[in-house]
Amino acid sequence: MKDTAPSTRQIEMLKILYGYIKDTGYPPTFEEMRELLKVASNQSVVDLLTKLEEKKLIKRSENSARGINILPLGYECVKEKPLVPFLGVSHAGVPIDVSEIAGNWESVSSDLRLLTDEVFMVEVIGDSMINAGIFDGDYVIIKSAKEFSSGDIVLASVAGSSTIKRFISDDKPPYLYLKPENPNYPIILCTSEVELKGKVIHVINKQRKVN
Amino acid sequence: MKDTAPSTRQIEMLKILYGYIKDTGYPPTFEEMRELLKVASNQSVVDLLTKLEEKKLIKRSENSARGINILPLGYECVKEKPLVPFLGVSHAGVPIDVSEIAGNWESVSSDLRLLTDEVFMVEVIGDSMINAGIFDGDYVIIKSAKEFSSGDIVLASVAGSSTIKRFISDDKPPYLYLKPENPNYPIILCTSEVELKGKVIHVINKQRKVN
DNA sequence: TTGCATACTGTACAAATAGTCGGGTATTAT
DNA sequence: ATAATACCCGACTATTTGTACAGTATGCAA
Repeated sequence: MKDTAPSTRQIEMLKILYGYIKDTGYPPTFEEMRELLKVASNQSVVDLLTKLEEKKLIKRSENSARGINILPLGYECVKEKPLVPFLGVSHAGVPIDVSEIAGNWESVSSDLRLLTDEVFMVEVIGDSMINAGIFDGDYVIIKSAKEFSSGDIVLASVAGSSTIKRFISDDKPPYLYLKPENPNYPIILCTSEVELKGKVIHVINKQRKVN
Repeated sequence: MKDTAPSTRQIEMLKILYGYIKDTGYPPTFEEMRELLKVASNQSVVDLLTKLEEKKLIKRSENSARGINILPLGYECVKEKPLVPFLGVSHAGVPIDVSEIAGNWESVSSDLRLLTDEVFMVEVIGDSMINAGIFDGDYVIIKSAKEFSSGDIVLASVAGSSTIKRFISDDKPPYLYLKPENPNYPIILCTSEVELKGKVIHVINKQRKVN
């Protein structure tokens, strides 16, 4: 069997290789690998390297000191986890509960990606903001906030479901409300059921063809 | 004289070193250097390496096969021009010129509109950060910042062109530098020509097929 | 001249390093 | 049981590789 998944020991070896190269700038010798693996025999190293090479994780140059290269497939095996979690991955200390938003969002958005604990991205569904240049299928980047100014485009939780609207604070009735940027939609009064989650700081327009 | 400027031959040697490492992933042996230098004797290689080490351009590990490292000062001598920056992020102080970016993005796919001056997105070109999971063609979201921690992945302006690298602040030489996450690229010292613009807070990996 | 640094040739040798040979144990699947 | 596989041991050889010593030649500057 040549192309089966690498064993834990083989992954261990790969990580040793990767770490050594990262630290020193060049690959280790057999002796060094032997010590890092904590084994007594050279042959153990040879065995492991042979397996790794059979599985296309590394490439060796014969009779060449430190003649080892980690192949792209090998890098895949040791790659550290993503820098920032994606959809559905909880993030320590995050003020926004991902699962909650994802759940509440399902009628509006099909995709939510957490960026950091204060910036995230959602896909917009619907045409209530077309006059603000936000279209169905666009991605908007939200920065969570606690204070909002009149005119901000916000992500609001309205009676359990979330929506994108323009926030208006006026000194005459109806005072505080959410205003769609599409005349076909009604305004939403800011009651106790309305909670502002964050501001839209970016819009990424999907490529669209105009028919 | 130890710290005089390196001779043309020494620079030549440095380039040979740099090129070999870039190609193979590890430094050359004496024999290989001897051939690349087109000289007949091992001692010629020794002489050159000794000079380079005296001038702090490289560092050698005694009695170690291929035990050569190019030091930051050495990289300065062989550095090539722009190291895989991106698409049109000129990025003066304030917000990026939106129209300029939008223009460059047209050919890529989406339209980006900048809404604030603190968070923006660019497309990554190049493979200098593959070990951090940032690949050619990916989108990264940057949050502008003024303070940075060691280990942050940053957008830096280097001699006029922008690039994504990991920022390292160390208490031993080379102290402050930018580190690619790809052994084939050299580190970049934080000189007056390097300006840190912001932190990468998210990576959007393009869907890629592995053939 | 003299000294000095650079760059090179040539030979020899010791150390580092890769690789081999002939075993072994434990596990898993057939 | 038998085979296959992963993993290991210890001693050994062959090759690669680094280093040392002894020179030659050139340009440059005091």
